[in-house]
Amino acid sequence: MIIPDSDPNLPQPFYICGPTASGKSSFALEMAEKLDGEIVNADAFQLYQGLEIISAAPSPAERALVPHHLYGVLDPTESADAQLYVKLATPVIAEIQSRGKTPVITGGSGLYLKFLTHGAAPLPTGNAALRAEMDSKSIEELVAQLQQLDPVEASRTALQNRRFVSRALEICILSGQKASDIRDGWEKQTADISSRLRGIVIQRTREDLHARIALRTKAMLDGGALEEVAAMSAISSNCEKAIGFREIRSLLTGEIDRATCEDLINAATRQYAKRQETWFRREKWLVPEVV
RNA sequence: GGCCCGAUAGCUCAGUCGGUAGAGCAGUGGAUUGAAAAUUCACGUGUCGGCGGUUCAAAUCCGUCUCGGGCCA
Repeated sequence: MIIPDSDPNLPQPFYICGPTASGKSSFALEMAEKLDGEIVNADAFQLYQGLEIISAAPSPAERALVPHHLYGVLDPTESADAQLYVKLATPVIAEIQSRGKTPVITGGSGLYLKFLTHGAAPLPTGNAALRAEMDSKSIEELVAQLQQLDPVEASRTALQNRRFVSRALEICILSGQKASDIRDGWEKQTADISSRLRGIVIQRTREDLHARIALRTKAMLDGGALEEVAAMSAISSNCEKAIGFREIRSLLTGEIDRATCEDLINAATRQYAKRQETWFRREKWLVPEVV
């Protein structure tokens, strides 16, 4: 994690957040020039190589203007997660600072940013074998088990959300402690960090954002997204979740037509943007940048 | 011109024997600490195409008009 003001002589990072298609990338270029900075990616899917078009990563022309970091650094067969992201980003950011430049951290992946700014709670890493075992159980079984091991955590977890229930259970099993205890401790330790961070969240009207999404989807489909998806043979299940990936696959196999594909991508993107807005609305330290 | 089918939420449609309507999708709000572009929760008033009639009561039955679609001329 990036500790703010750890060394007052170093330039402090500046964060640029906002929903997809809000114009973060071009805003980042402006800020990088103003702050004498370099851009660091904070987007879960722009991390991957070969997904540049459907993840709307900055173009080569944009990257030539200012140094860009952590774009296309992972093979699509790999599966990133928030912890890996922090591992990758921390040294890159420190290196930029050591050269006297300002890290301009730009992206829309709320959880990744949260881990970067507030750190990762000392929770055990996910275990594939255990997850497979839990996946074979019913949600009722998982809930019952969690209620037994950690009733406090169970009472504050959305018990219909399988993902959340199994993660809480996983933490208890792997750590041998109560997930609620670890989380509470972490919350106390990191309570004051937000006030020392600086960054903005780009805000647009829904109408404007939806129009921008529609334009971008069209441009993607016309600008090589089909070829990009067709070229992806080996891919992690993680990458398959990229918005547009499945839709374009269906278009390529002829299951749906172009107009349907475009509509589906637009709807999925709008829904994602809404979830991002909900997330960033809670991050009170982000100053709204109304565009 | 004649006949038939359709018209109900932004969209696609359901609606039984008449008792003033409900699904999916879209949309809106929320949750969120190692899968997060993921996962998940909540939210359903709309001239039932218009007008008239029958009836205690019409989305539902009857008449008529309008607009689609089809068939026959």
